[in-house]
Amino acid sequence: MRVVNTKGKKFRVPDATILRLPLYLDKLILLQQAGVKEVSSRQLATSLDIKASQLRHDFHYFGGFSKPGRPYQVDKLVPALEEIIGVDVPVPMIIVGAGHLGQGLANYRNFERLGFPLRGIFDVDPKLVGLEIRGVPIRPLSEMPAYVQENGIRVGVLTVPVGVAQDVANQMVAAGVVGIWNFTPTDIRTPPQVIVRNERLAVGLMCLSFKAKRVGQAEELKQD
Amino acid sequence: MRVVNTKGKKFRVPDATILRLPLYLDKLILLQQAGVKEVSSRQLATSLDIKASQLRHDFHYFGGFSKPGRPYQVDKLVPALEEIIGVDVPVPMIIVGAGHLGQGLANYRNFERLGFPLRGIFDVDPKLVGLEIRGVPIRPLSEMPAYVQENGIRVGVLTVPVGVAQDVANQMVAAGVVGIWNFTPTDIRTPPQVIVRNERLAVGLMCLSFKAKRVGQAEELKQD
DNA sequence: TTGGTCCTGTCAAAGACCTAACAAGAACGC
DNA sequence: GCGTTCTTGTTAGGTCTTTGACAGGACCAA
Repeated sequence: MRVVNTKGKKFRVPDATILRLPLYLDKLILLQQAGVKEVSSRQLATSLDIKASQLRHDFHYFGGFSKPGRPYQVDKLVPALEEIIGVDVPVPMIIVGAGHLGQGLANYRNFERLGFPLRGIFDVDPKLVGLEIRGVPIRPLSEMPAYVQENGIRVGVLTVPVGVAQDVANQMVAAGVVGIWNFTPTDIRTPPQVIVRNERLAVGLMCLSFKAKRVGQAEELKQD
Repeated sequence: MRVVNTKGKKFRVPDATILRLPLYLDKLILLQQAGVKEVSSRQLATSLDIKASQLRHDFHYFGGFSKPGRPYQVDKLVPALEEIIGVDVPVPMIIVGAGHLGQGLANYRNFERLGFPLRGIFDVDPKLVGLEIRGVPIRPLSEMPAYVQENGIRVGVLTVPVGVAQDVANQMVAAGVVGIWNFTPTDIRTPPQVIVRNERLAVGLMCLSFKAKRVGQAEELKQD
């Protein structure tokens, strides 16, 4: 993933850095709401449990956000990061599949706060169609393609059963979605211009298990 | 994170490898259910969109699971990985915080299939207490510590409001939980022998946005 | 003005990770 | 038996990522 920074240079931004940008933004918004005006790389880094030099290095890909001697100004940094991440303008979002997980995500208010307003929920089940979640009605899946086109939906959350995941994803792509957040435990295929992010919840749980199994053991092994 | 492999050698297993182990297991269980008996590193790797050499390298940390010339036998590989990951015996789990996300996760059947049976749900809200999700009743939070101790609960899912996250986590740790799966958008502090895994949902969404914003642009920039 | 302290941007070295390559074993057909 | 074609385990080399170090700007107090 490449970008041009503010000084006209071209950089390849490492995936590892991209993964951290949202963490920076999230923390900075919290600081902003708390009324904090300035923050140094060390303060921000330690609060995120990373090294300050890494944070500065990450910012360096984009040309830096301050100058030597002056800490970062929160009110400048927040919009700059928002623009880089792509949430400077709201990114309208839909949820496809109104099962329990879909409903749970629909209720998660944090997305709205970070620039991803929920504009629609879709399902095939007639029992669910017509229900409302936080003011957003559940519509029949058949209406999804037209709705995406008419409302300029860019991101779709995929929480349907595994068996129909690829089929529904195809419909979303055809309708014009550019990003799919895939919660189904299967891979889906899309054209290269559509970004897919797989959120494998069970993976996180198993990593936890792997490490939890080894606490105590780890101490002995570290000694040599 | 260090382990001793089957040949008596000690290795430091990279985090990146640990992250992939659950992916391997997940895919292998699918193959097993489909009746597949043997699978080569190339087949398994391409289905996961990684290089075969990487997969063999990962397995190498644990001494390897076959011998030169013979592909992996699914029925041997699955239990071996389960043992390594720590899901060879079921890991009983509770969910603390029965809000929408907590309920959504409680309804997610996949966890049970992968060795994490849900044994309890807890909340402070009297309106929620007494409800059942898939046969598991929601209990008052005050009963949580005793329940954890009596039932040998090892892993707790934290889906409470941000403000009380640290406090509830402390209670879980005191009760004997060894792993916390943190869905709150805040860091929690625990003693070193308790593993915390933060699941920042909004981070995934923002990474998606970062990449989706740059499709098209990326093509031009790749050319030099 | 001067010295001290805090800060960032920048780069080089170190470290972690991934990949290609290859030796050697197994199965099959001839 | 022999060659062909599959396979894995193993390692060396290359690539990506993190870290430490430092030059130089900003601010403050004396």
